Amino acid sequence: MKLSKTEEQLMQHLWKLEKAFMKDILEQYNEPKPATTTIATLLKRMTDKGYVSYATFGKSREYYPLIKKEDYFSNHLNGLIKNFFNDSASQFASFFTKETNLSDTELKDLRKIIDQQIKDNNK
Amino acid sequence: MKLSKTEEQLMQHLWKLEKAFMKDILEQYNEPKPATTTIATLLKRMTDKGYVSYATFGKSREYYPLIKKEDYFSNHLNGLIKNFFNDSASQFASFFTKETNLSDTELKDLRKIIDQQIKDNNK
DNA sequence: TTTTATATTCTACATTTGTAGAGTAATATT
DNA sequence: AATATTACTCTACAAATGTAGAATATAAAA
Repeated sequence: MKLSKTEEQLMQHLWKLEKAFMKDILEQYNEPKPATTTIATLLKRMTDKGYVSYATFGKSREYYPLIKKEDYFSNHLNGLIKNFFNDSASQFASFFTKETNLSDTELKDLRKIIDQQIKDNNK
Repeated sequence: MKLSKTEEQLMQHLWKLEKAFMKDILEQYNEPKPATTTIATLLKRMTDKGYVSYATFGKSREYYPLIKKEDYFSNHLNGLIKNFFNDSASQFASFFTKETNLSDTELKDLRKIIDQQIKDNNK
């Protein structure tokens, strides 16, 4: 099952912290911070969904993500690509470079990465 | 207000058809097709949200999207990038080229696009 | 014109999501 | 030890979402 928007946000914090107690998580939020119970509810739901686990330390818990950000994102992206670009990553790529205003440096960096990729592919 | 998942799917069909009557829309769905009323509900919600409009033709309506797929997608993508890559498109690009398995040809095409972009930027 | 297929509106309802209070247990502070 | 703080569970509830039946109007087919 997928994460909802707010759950995803919480995930971001967990990915950043790697592992965190309730108070660490709360710290990550900007004013107006959500109620502790709200976070607790989200954490429980995320645990149920299989995205989060925790280690019990005395009375409280240290939460940590069960999925790597990269993996989660990969799926996400694949869904997007499938939906919007007939499952064609290259079509997406082309759209992407046109629509996102990358600076010259960024574009050159990107080209470098691509060249590297081509090289790797042929190895 | 954003579109939900199913609404987004319906949008895809509208984008593809450009304009469509109820029956054209239903045709787009695979078995098991949703009930007509389900589509009707979605269309109404989407109309309320400002994504869809229609022309009345006698008894029924020809629906059409009010937003271009590209624009809608652009926002979408920007959200993603913001969330997952600290608002850095280039960071995203790099992730993208690494994670998506583009073929050699696709990569070369992409490089071509990038070169073109660089050229355009400096014009 | 009687029957049938279609489109639309209204109503409904279960599930998911966003948010948090009340209650309780454990821990830290005075 | 008495009190305040913190984390957690349970319960709740409004809004959004997914899905569709009932009723109605209308147009198409027989």
